[in-house]
Amino acid sequence: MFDLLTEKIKEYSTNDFKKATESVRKFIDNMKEEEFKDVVKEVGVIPEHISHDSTEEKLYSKASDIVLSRCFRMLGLASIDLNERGDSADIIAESKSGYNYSLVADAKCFRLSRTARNQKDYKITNLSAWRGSEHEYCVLVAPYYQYPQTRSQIYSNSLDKGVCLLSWEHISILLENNIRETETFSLESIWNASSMMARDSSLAFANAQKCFLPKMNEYIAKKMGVEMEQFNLFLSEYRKQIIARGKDEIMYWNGCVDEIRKYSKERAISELIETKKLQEKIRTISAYVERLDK
Amino acid sequence: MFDLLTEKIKEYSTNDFKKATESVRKFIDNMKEEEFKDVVKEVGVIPEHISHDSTEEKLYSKASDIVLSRCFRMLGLASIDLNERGDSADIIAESKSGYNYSLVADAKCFRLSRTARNQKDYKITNLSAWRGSEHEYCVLVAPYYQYPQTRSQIYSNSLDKGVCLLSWEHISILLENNIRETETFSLESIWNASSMMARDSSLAFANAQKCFLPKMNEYIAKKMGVEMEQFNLFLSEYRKQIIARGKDEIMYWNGCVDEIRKYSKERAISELIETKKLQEKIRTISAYVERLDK
DNA sequence: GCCAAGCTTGGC
DNA sequence: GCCAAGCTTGGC
Repeated sequence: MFDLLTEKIKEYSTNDFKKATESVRKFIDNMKEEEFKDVVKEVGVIPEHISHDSTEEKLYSKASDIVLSRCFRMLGLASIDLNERGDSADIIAESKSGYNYSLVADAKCFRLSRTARNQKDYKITNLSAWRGSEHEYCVLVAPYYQYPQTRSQIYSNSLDKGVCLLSWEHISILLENNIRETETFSLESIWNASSMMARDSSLAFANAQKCFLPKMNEYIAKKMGVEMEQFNLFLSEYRKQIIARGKDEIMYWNGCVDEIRKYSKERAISELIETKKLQEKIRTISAYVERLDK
Repeated sequence: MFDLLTEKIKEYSTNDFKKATESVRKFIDNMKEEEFKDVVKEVGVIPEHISHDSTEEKLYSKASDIVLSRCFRMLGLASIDLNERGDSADIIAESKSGYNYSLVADAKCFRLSRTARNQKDYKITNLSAWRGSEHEYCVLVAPYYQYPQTRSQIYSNSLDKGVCLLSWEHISILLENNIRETETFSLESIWNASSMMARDSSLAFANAQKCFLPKMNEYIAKKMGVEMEQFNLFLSEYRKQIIARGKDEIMYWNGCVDEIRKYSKERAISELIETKKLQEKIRTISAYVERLDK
C-alpha cells in the first residue's frame, strides 16, 4: 500500500499542488485501517526514487502530514493539517474527551541515504514558538533511528521548551495496540513528557543533552501498560523492516549507475552540466547582481 | 590581497587542518592595515572557485573568523577565535577600556550563487545561548545584502534574544573611519542595539519580524557621528563592489561549462556518476543498515 | 557521533 | 520574498 501511495504521489505531482494535495488526502483517508497502519510504518523513510528538492518531494512531505493527522484522529483526537508554509506548524490536534488541550505537530521524513541530520534542521525552538498562546503542547514526529543516538542540543532544547520528541515508530506502536484517548484515558502525559522529564532530577543539568528516547519509551510503555521487554520487541520489528527497506533502496541506486554507464557522450555531458547546476548558479548571481543594481 | 588570501587558503588546505589554520592566521595577522581592510570588504562573499563542502571551504570559513577577530582588535577590543566545533560560537571579544563586557560572535559568508538563506541557517537562538553566563553580548556578522530584505523570523528572534545583527559592510565602515573603543568612547551600545530596539515602542509587537537593518544603520551612524546620507554612500560603495564581483564569478562558471563541453564520453560519464554522488548514497544506506543490524 | 561549515527547489 | 521541505562534507 505504501508503494501504491508513492506511485499516486508521483502521478498527482504533475497537477496543481493544492489539487494534488486533495487527491492525496482522499487516497489516504479512504484507506482501510489495516492498510493505513502499514503506511504509517513506512512513511518516515522517503523512497530514494522520490527526487530531491522536487514537487513530488514536497507532496510526499504533505502526504506525511496528512498521515500523521489521521494518526491523531485514530488516537481519539480531532486533527487537521494546515496549508501554511513559513513560520507555522504543519498539524493541529485537539482533545475531544473533555481534557481541554490542543497541540501542534510537525512531521519529519528522511531518506536512508540522508547524511548529517543537523540540530538546526529540527527547529525545536521554532516549533515550540509555533504553539502560540492557543496550544498547550508541541510534538515532533521523526524516524526513530534517525534521531541523534547519544546526545544533542535537540534534547536539551526540547527539555527546555517542553517539546515532545516522538517517532513514527512510537505512533505506530500506539496504533497497533489500539490505544485511544477516551473520557477515562488521557494521552496528555505523552505530549507533556518533555516537561515531566525536565522536572526529573535524574536528568542532571550537566547532562541535559543526553538522548532521552529510552526514557520516552518507558513513558509510552507505561501509558500503554506493557512491559519494556515487549516494547523493545516492537521497536526491533521496525528495525528489521528498515534493514529490508535499505536493501531495496540500494538496488535502486545501483540501477541508476547502470543506466548512466549506457549514456552517449552528448547525453552524459549535457546531464553533467545540468547536475552541476552551473546554469542555475549563473542565473542566481545575475539575479542577485541585478537586484543590487536596481 | 583578497585573491592572494584565497590562493593561500587553497594551497594550505592540503595540509593538516590545524597547521593550515595557523598558516592562514599568520598570513592574515601579518597583512598591512590597508591590505587587511580590503580583505574585510570582500571576505563575506565566498569565491565560486572555492568548492562546496570541501576542506578549503572550511578553511575559508575559519579564515573569516580570524579576519573578524582581527577586526574586533582593530576596534579596540581583545579578541580570539575559538577552535570548537559543535554547540559553540566562533569568536570571543572583550572590552579592554574599563567597560567590563565581553561578547561572542559568529561570522557568516555566502557565495553570490547561494539560493535560499533560511532562517534556521542563522541559528539566532543557538548563538544567543552560546553567550552562556560569561558573555554579555552576541553578534552575528553576515553579508549585508544577503540578509532578508523585508521581514523574517531572524529579526523577531534577534529582538527577543538580544542578538546584534551586523554585517561585514558595517564592520568595514567602522574600520575605514578609524572607530576605536577607548576609555572615553564605548562601542557597547552597538553590541546592545537589539535590546535597545526591543524597547523601542515604534517596533510594534505585530511587526517584530520587520527588517531592522535600516534602524541598525542609524544606530551605527549616530555612534560614528556621521549623517545618514554619508552612511548610505558608504553602503552604496559596497553594493557597487559586489556587482563588479558578480561579473567575475559568472565568468568563472561559464569557463566551467566550456571545459565540460570538451570532455570525452568516459570522463563525462564517470564525472556524472561522481557528481550525482550515487556511490556515496549507497555507502550511506549500507552504513545505516549495518548500524541497525548491529 | 555531532553538527559546524555550507547548500537547492518550489509552495504560499 | 520567505523559508518550509529537504540536503553533504569534513573538523573536533
